[in-house]
Amino acid sequence: MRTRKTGNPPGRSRSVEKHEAILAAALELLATHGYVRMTLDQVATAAEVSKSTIHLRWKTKADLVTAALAGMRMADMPPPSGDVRTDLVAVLADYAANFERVNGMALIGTCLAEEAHTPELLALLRERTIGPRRILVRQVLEQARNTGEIRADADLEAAVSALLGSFLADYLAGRGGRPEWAEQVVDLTLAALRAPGETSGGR
Amino acid sequence: MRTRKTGNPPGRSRSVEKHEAILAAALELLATHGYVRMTLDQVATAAEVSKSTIHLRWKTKADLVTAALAGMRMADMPPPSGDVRTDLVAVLADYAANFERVNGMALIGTCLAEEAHTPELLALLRERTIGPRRILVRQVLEQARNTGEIRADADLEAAVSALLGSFLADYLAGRGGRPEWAEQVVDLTLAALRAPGETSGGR
Amino acid sequence: MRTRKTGNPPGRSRSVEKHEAILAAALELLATHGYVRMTLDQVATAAEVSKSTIHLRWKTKADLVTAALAGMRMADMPPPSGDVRTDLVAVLADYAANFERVNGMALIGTCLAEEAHTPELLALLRERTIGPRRILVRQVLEQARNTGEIRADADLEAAVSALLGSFLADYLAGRGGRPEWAEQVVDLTLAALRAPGETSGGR
Amino acid sequence: MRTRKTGNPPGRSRSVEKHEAILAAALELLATHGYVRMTLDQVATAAEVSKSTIHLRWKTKADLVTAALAGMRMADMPPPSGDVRTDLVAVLADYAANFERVNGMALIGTCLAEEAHTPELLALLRERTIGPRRILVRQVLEQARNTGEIRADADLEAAVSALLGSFLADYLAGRGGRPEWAEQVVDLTLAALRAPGETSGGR
DNA sequence: CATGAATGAGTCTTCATTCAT
DNA sequence: AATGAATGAAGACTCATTCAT
Repeated sequence: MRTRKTGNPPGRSRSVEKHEAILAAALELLATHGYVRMTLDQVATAAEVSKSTIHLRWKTKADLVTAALAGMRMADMPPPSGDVRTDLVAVLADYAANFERVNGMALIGTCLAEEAHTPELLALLRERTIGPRRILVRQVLEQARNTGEIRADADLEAAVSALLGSFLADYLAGRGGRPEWAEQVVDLTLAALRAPGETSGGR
Repeated sequence: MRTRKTGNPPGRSRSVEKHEAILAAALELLATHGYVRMTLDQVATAAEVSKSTIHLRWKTKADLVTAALAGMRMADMPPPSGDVRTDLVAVLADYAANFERVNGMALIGTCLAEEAHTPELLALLRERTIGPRRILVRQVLEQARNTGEIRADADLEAAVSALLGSFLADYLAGRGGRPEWAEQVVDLTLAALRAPGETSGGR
Repeated sequence: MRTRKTGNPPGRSRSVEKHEAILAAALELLATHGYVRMTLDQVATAAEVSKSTIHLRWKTKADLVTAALAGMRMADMPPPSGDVRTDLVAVLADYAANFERVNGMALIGTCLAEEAHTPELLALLRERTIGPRRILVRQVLEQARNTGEIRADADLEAAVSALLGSFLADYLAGRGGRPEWAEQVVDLTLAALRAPGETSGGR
Repeated sequence: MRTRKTGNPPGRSRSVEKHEAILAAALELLATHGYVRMTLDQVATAAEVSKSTIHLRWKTKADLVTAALAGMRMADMPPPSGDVRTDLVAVLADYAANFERVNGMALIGTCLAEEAHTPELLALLRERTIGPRRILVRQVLEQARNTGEIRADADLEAAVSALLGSFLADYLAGRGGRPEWAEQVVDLTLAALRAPGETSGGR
């Protein structure tokens, strides 16, 4: 006879390991195969679980994928130094590294492709990965603005988009994976942000 | 024995309208549904053609989609003025407009998502739309460099990536569709390209 | 930690009835329609099962048919008497009866027709039905040879082929189904096997 | 201006070469692929003709195959000697050779498999190949009976079936292609036909 | 809770046949 | 007469989801 801590629900409780194994498998397969091509069978096999076990926790495939995306975190924060350039390069390098690790481009592709059909995916991706990353970059820029290193009236959001977008554009153009990339955009952007003010308008 | 003038080929000839209707339908459905979700049935229905007619011209679904992508052209060239800023903004605005017209983001998403499975898609997209567009932007920048409006040692490719990538980053961040966008990036980038030279390194 | 008696495997277990119904339906349809014409839809309907259930157990149509053929058995063994003639006639009559029961000629036809494309079929047919039947006939002959009823140097395999082949030739010639058939070949063959020895050569 | 022999129908007349090329291609493909697997496209390609040309002459696939089968002839007659054994062996050897040449076993298989669906095929095969071959064998036996070489009351049809069927049985058992085959059955059968009379009945 | 069986809807592809040139 | 285009009807196989144990 086993004692049971009071308050626990009766019956066997859902294994947390399985739960996480499923989510991890789903995320990985989502990135490598895309939403439609990823099958629940694959997830079940990869997570060493039966298909029914998946349905026990998430009603539909979309639910599962949503949960997997929601559980995603940008892994490691880069160490904050004090120098704008150094920090920006570090953040971007980490961004690129993270991207490769999770097959981010394919993940983004899937969420974009599914936007019309399952908009939650893109929304979640924004909330969990894209947004946080933008904030990180922005914080570095704000600090630099506070120290006066860059112009006070600089359009920080535009700068963030240029910095991060540059990565995307390079990938799409087939020139992704260049290690100099981070330094080059940072230098370009910083040059703009330090330049004497004519941000809007003036030719 | 009479020789015959090499006239019309024998038999009925393929309907050009159908051909184009199929490709158009495929492209549209590709953008709205993605590669895997797009079905030949849908294409056939949209093009008012039988499924077999499609298979008569393209052996497989991948072939059809490839052909549709290959036939795609960025529509209208923006009129070349002489002013860098004006021209850049025009090119970018046109870029954005084209993107919306063909649901470009979803198209890119599909091609990215399929990269592992059907790499031709992304390759074609690069060749037909992304590449040409980069060239267009680059040409404007080169001309400006020739007239001395921007620094001679400027990294033009990086600038192109920043300009075009900014659009992508904005879209991904959920801040796409802002009309001021083009002007803002152009100003940012030009500021950098005009700034006195310290392209690499130095704070 | 409790060990569990290795009892029933988890989950629902496969319905044996369905399994057998599918195989039976497949075999029947194979004989009546031939391999290519037989459709999984027909099998599913005849077995009162969904098509997917079939695919759950056999990966492909060829697998199913192979299994059906492999599961086939020549039904009833004729009771062994001691008299060669009686026994041979009995074996052959049973052979013919079995043939009719399972539509053997069509089955053989299908397997022959598919030989180039799916050689397993003919191989299985040989192993499961043709081979065993030959052995049966041969055993009767061997016993007769042991008792000296037929010549010691008789070519038993040739005799077997003559006996069984006669059935095939008759069928092909459109003279199948004659009840006297068995007795006639047996008499013919026995006459040869009893005749004084000039097996090979001599005019 | 070309003169035209009077009485010819106007317009281009159907090419006899094409007609025959089609039939030949159909027959060959029928033997190698079977009725259902043989496609009109294959026939058209093999005969270097368009599919429509085929339909111009034969309304349906079954019609074409029927015609092809009807046009089939057993090729070369073996030279008639006077000796029973020699002649029988010759006829059988030729039979086997012909069989191999036209892939006869597969052809028979196809016709058997299609019997329920297109009985004409088997009927034609009987009429054009099986029947004539039986007659050939029978004639040799009859002559031998006339010369008294074999018993007067011998059951010739049974003998024919044993002789020809033996080939089939061997093939089915996987022991086809043995060169000694013909001599062995002939000896076996002749032994029976020469044996003192107890053809029917008696143990 | 966990598993495996069972299923219905759907997808690409093939092919005999009919049309238009 | 001859050709190639166009088509409708099928068929094998896949997959998310629901059942039964």
